[in-house]
Amino acid sequence: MIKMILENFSLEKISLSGQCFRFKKLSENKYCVIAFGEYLEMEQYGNEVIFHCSEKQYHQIWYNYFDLDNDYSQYKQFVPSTDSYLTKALSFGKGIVILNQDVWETILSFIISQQNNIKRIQYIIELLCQKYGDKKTAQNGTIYYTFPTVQSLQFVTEKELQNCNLGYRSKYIVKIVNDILQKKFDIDYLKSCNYVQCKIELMKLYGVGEKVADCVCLFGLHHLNAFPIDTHIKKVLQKHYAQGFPFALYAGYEGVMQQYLFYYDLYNKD
DNA sequence: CGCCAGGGGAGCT
DNA sequence: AGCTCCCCTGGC
Repeated sequence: MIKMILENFSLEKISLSGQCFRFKKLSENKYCVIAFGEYLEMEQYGNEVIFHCSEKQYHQIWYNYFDLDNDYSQYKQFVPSTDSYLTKALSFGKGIVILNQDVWETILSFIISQQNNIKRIQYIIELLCQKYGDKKTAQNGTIYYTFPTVQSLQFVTEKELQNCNLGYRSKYIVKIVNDILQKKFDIDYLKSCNYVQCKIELMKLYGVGEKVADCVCLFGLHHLNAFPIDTHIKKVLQKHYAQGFPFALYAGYEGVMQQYLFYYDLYNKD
């Protein structure tokens, strides 16, 4: 068990931010996530965060996963006080970080996300994990299923995937799995590319357009300059930035701003 | 019951 | 660049 004092960190907001679909709230102050084959439970009381894992695993996986090396207070320094919308969004979403997720998991997850809502995405991914992932038992006895590997999906058919309520996205998944197995697409190469190259490569995948490619760049490859534009962000940009969003002010971390704008649009009641 | 939107993208024109 | 359709579930 690891106890940390963390500023600018909120498990509650991260669990709601929609960047990871296997990050859930268990009860008041308690959360869990399944990533990189491991199950982690966490608690948060104010700035005190408890990770229920060994020190070794914390340093091997979770420290990087939660981007704890990165000080998120730096991102508000160039927001002009005249931009009241972004100022409010940053304050409202204080504690959100950009997770370092597995690339393959983000590709598959955001293919599923298209024309879908977060609750249903979570449900579909859970079905996929139960059918094609590995069944494991955590230290505390919790049974969980790991995210399916490319290998574990190599013989899957469109029809089978329909049973996971994937609809028209089934054909995308079958094709992408085959392209990766036949080495027409190389995830390791992707990891060596810069943001622009990454996006171009990802968009070669059947079913991956600009938005999904940007989500994979941001959440799976930690290119913080990727700025995914979905229906929410499009609406925000039209309504609050009719003269154009000042991307240049936030060069290198546009995607961080995107997450706060997205979260604010999704959950603020004003 | 019908209608429509939910973190889009392919395949047409 | 703009259209239509894709599958499915929940909310109104």
